[in-house]
Amino acid sequence: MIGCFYILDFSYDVEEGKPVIYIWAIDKEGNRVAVLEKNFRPYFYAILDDSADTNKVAEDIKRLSVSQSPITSVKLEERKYYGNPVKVLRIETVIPAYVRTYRDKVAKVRGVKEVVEADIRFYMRYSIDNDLKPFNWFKAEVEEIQDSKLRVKKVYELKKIIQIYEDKPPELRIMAFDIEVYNKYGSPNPRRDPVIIIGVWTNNGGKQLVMKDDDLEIIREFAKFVLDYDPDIILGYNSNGFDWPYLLERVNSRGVKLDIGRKVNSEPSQGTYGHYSVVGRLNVDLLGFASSIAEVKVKSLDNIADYLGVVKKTERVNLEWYQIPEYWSDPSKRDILLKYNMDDVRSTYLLKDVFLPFGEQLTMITGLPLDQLSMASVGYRVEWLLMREAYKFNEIIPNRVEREYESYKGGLVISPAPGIHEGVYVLDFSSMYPSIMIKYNIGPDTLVKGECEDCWVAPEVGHKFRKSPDGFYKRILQKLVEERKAVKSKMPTEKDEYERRRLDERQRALKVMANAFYGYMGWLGARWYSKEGAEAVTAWGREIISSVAKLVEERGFKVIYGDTDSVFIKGSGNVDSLVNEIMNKFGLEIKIDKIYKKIFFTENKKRYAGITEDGKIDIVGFEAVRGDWCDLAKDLQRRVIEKILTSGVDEAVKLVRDVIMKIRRKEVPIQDLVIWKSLDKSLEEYEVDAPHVNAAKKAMKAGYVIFKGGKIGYVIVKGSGKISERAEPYFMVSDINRIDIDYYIDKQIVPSAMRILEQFGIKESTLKNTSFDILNFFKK
DNA sequence: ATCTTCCGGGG
DNA sequence: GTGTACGGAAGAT
Repeated sequence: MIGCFYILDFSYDVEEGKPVIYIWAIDKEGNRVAVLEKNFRPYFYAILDDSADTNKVAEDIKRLSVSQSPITSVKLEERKYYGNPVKVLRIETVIPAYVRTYRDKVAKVRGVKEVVEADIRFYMRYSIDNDLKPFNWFKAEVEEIQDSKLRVKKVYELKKIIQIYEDKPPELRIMAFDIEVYNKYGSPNPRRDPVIIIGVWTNNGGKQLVMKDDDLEIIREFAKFVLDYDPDIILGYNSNGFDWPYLLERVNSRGVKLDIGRKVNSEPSQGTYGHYSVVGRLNVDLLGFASSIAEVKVKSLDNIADYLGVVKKTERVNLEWYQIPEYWSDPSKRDILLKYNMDDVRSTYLLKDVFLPFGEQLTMITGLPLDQLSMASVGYRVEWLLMREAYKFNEIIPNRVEREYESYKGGLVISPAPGIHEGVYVLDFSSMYPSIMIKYNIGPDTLVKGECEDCWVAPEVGHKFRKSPDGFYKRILQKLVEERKAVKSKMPTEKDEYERRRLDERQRALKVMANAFYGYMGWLGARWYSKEGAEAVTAWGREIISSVAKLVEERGFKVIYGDTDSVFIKGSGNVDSLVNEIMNKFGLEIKIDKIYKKIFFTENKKRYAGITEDGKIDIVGFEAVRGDWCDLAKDLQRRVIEKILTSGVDEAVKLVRDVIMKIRRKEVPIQDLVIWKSLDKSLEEYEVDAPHVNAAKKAMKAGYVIFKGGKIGYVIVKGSGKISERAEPYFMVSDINRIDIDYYIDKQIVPSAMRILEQFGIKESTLKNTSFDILNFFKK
């Protein structure tokens, strides 16, 4: 029969000594199905020495065959390696794990120069070779089979792929979840501390499972809920880092399995570090997408949801994690905790509208399934796209090579003019680096060392790149740019709003991918690494941005700051015509990215804060909100920035002095002075006695159990000796008189305020010397 | 300054 | 599962 299937994910198993690839999919009728490919076999290549006797090498390789997974074929092929034709032997076996065994042995055979493509995950190999990408449809000849182990409506065996195409996706079932655990004094231990609440959210709204006597009951209920609702996508926030491992250890330590996959008896299993895969479903950790939002420094769920306007902080219950036991144990407060959990899981669910349409497009471009894509760094995303393209170009995928870090000169940063400026325009070349890579045909395969007749020569560094034929990067980048152009031209005429949104996400994803190529090329882990290429890109970039700065000044504007591909300018001329002139002169897309009503710079590069016309404050580069500063200092820095932009320096100084006076008068709750740090090792493993390590040791001595991976909150108390010796767990200090006020003033409040105020000529002593305020007091 | 260790999100 | 993050900043030297 013929069927059409929308691909969700791939997995594989070895059954009766043979690999079976599972294509988890949805059919035209909306049934969840599995399409099984039983005939695909793992393989890899051996690149031969020019002088090698092909037949002899092939015979030698065949002789390595073992009966558990025999070498089934060794075939000569013509392929390309960095653009040059090479002879390779394609070596095929049966069981994927044996590729590893054979690759080491084959590498030692005489006449073999290098073994390649032996480190590509089996089901991805299948996906690349057949151009099957998740979130695409394929039409195929299939035969229905029975398999009671699979929790899907129908199971098919794949006979022949007829066509792969893009079409509207089916409605996906999406579920978000979030657990709360009991965590009195420090980090929760899954062998001891129960899961007290499990919140889930689907398009039917929220549901909460609350522990009564034994949390095993609610975890079982949760597993049953998953199987009943049968989600295609399971959303969490840091679920790979916390919820999954916690749930798993919680049940496994009591001999129970968390059986929630689309295959019977399949638990979520740890894949590449930190990623949990649920068979047949896409387990997506939205933190992976949130990490790319540079504007939000602390990527907590509430911060991200607030920033994206999904759930505002003012519209939700805000609790700190250490308040959980208190709100759980106190019957009058428990409802607030339940609401807190619902707000978290609702936020997670609603974030899907922001992240999934974009993730869907990235998956369609890279072919990386959404669950892996959410965790993969930008480099891996780019690389999957490159690997797919390489296959189409008959190019061999180079191996990963261990490389020594070599620094090279980056983008040009024009030193800021410190102080406050008004009416500042930010002009931004949004695609400068990919444009340079295309224009100058940059890449490892086009680099010419030595004499070159017809090459582009990079300024400053002198690297040469041949003008033709087009290199690997250039060809792919051009495809991305052209597709983006086509998508953008389709958008205005698209009537369907949903479809228009998809097109917009597509063009954005294409741009993001293209912009990531430069970073990829200079990433030490890149298969297609080219230090010379990356160095040349920044060199051409510096040339462009300094020419632009010169032109801007010639037109009567003042350049206040510039970084890599942007210039901050002010002046009374016509900015729009300036933008047009730059665009024509340099042949690059440039736009007015932002207009700041007020902005201030410190002497440091990459650090400024500004307020736009609509009153939005951007804080860039300041460590305003790091987790390891106490709340008092974090809050103060943010308020100092706001005051400077809205009222002026004097008001900001007054604010700091007020806070210092307050703490001197001990009018600050201890809670605001707690510094939180994570313990990433067990206590014995630490070689230095850092404050948080000491505090944790004291807590242990007092009978509290502190575990690796948890957070410890401490305060610094008065006394003699090193600071680290005076760190005490916050819950062991209830008397504010024990607090070392000077430490907080000198190491927390003043430094965080001075990061801003030193630019305005304020001295530390001005902030700290609050005694003469008594005079002011009497004046009033 | 340069090298090494720590950290993130979650509860 | 054909494998084992990563990039930046604080702390140490």
